Amino acid sequence: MALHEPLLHGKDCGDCPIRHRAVCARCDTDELDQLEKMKFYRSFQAGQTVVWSGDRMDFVASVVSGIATLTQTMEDGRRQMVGLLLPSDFVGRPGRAVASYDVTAVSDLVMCCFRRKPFEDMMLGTPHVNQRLLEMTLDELDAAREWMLLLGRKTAREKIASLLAILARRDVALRQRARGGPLRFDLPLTREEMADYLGLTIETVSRQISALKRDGLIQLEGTRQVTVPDIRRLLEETGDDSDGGMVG
Amino acid sequence: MALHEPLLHGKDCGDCPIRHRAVCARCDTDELDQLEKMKFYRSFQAGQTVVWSGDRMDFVASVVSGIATLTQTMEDGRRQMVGLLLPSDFVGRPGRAVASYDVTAVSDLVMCCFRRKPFEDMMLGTPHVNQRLLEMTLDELDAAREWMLLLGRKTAREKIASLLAILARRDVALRQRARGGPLRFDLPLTREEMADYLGLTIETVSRQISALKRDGLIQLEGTRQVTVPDIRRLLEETGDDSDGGMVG
DNA sequence: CTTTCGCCTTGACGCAGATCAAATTCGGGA
DNA sequence: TCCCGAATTTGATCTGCGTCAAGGCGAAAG
Repeated sequence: MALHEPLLHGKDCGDCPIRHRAVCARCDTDELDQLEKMKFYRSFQAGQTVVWSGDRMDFVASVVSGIATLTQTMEDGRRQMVGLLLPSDFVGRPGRAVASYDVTAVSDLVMCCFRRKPFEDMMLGTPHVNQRLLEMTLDELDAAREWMLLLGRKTAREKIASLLAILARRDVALRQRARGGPLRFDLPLTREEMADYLGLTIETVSRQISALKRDGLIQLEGTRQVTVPDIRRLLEETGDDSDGGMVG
Repeated sequence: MALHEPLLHGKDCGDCPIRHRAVCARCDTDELDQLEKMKFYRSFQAGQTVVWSGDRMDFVASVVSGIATLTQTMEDGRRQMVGLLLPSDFVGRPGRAVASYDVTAVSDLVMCCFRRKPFEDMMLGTPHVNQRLLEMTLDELDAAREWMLLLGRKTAREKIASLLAILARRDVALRQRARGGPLRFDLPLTREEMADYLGLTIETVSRQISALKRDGLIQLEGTRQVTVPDIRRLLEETGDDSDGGMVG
């Protein structure tokens, strides 16, 4: 019921989930009904491919739960992740019938899909969906550019620290946990996926994680659960100058 | 007069330059007059900085002529180019008052600027400007992702070949030259700028260009003018599987 | 309990590209 | 024309990360 919320609401409207639509000025019942009619859900298991690059793709979608990745692959198998899709992220491109990237479910995944053609038709008449989409795309572009700096100029250690910081930040946002104390979260990605994200090999990822552990910047329980005793010290390793909103 | 054309017209409308607006269904005289009122031109010399990251930026703009770059810089001076702005490209982000990147003129540059606030106000009422902007942003996002693959997974030689291919493609488009024959164009970037684009050092850029020359894939007159005797052979060095529309 | 199969870690070694250090060339002004 | 500073090339060397090759560990199945 609340599942196209991320698409319909911008930052201004964050406190108005769709179930309160009767009281939200930006929620037009007509549009919601239209969206309601053209939407359908699809579920995927961890590891499953949603679409292959080059496949026909007749829908656009919003991630409801779980994590997916966008990756590009070269002929010889070299792979680069170019997008990490978290709940509320948008997938697909209005006006394009063919997927440009492989979309893969990293965890169990639910997506809320809208048939592309009717969605595009509706967009013509509903400027604020359009506007919201522009806003989201600009955010993605900023993220992509941050990522380019990471890929082009950061060391392996900085790359790992940056990724951990991103995942930690996501976890903080998710749980709305108090800032400042030690931070514990699960890595949603395998070492290989981290390597594809960072433009490294599995071995280098593993070695750098071990190094951060050795240096006391993180602790590991098993292979996935990370504890960050002092987020500031980790952030110092990222090479970024800001704290990325982690320290308040 | 024809200078906000790239902003107002999508691909569908390519054959309708603004000077024919009387006959173009998508050209609304009202909007054009509005844009006309809020626009102004700014010129920059090669090397001049347009805005620094973090500066207040009260306009959005469209590149009229010349080339500009978007770059990010780390505290210790490492730099990564994250955008290459060619004529018709859009600069600035509606809804954001502060620049996220350094914008620098690489050649002499003319930009057509629109004051941000009135531009945003107008966007609310003119969905097709909004839509065009979304389209352009999605194209930029695709380009950024292509670039991420280059930065994360390509070798130095592949990076150089890819950049030359991009510049060659641009030149072909610019002059609408016949495909197939030898190709000659000027590098708009210094070796340092190429290095910042590719995530390499100046020395590696220079060495790889020398290697391509030695292997007969390119010829150089002076340091800037490149001749590509056979574009196919160059494209084979990029690591990409498609010909990128260069060979017809 | 043991086996098996992914996933992860660790070690040894090699190499692509970075770094440091000179030349050399180019382009613009006197 | 020559001169000068900046851009580029080239060489020598170094090093961070990739590659190759064993193991280790933990979860699920037998």
